[in-house]
Amino acid sequence: MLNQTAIYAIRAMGFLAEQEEGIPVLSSTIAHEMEIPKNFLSKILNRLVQAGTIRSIRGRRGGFVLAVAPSEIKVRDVADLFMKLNDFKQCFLGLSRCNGSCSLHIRWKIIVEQFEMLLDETTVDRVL
Amino acid sequence: MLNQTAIYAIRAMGFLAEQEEGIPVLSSTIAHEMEIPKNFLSKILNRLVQAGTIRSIRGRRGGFVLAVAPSEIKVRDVADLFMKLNDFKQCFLGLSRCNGSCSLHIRWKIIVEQFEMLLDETTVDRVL
DNA sequence: TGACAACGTGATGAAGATATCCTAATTAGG
DNA sequence: CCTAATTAGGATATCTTCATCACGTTGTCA
Repeated sequence: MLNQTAIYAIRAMGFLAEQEEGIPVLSSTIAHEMEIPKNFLSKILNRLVQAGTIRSIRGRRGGFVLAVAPSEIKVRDVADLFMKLNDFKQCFLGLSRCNGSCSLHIRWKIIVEQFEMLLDETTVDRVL
Repeated sequence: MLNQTAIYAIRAMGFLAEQEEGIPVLSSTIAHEMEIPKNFLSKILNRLVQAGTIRSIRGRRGGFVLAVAPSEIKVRDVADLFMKLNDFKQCFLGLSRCNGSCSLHIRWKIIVEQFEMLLDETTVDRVL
């Protein structure tokens, strides 16, 4: 459903949300605690920095901290950086001809809506 | 959610379910009508033959026919041949430590259950 | 019986997602 | 000012999924 990269990102954000506010967390710590390949996590954190979701402190004693209160960061916002969630909204069978009339469509739509609600209503202080 | 191969397979089964019973349908016809790459479909149909879901008739005048009544074939049975649906049942975040206690878990589980019901309750005569 | 229409199948390729490696750039602290 | 700790980022490798190609096999029908 979510791709591996988005899952890693959400795990990392969940971990940061648990830490004492304002104290930089090492990427290696996040990697170890959240079971994420170290170097790969580095790229993910980078992306989150670009997006303004977290801040990085470079050099010795550096690390990462949240840029906003964790209760303000939706899981969806994080996931959106790493995948195209909108693809789920299409016809279940991906048929171009389907105008919403294929019988799987309605039930599928409801499920997708619930999934989107889950992503929208959950903030990163509530994921672990 | 479903991978492309499973989607193609379900489309193909849906098409076969619509055809007059007992008359072989060309793979090229299925490919054209259901927007599936011709050669790739060939592998998919093969797999369905192996699984006993459809029968193939070789040689001139050949093609494919359902091996069972379409109302007996669940979408899930088809999908199962091409992907591991069970993976969805795991923790939303894929954490090995998660024993079902992470807060996303409960809501996620409900969504997965609805999805599985959709797959279990829909037969291939009802997909298009 | 031979040509042609079909399915069967292994080899190969392309693309994206995931993961690793290595070196730079930065900064705290001795 | 030097060194160690740390993030930044390009290059590359690996894996999986999706797709194509080429050729083999089978069976019908003229």
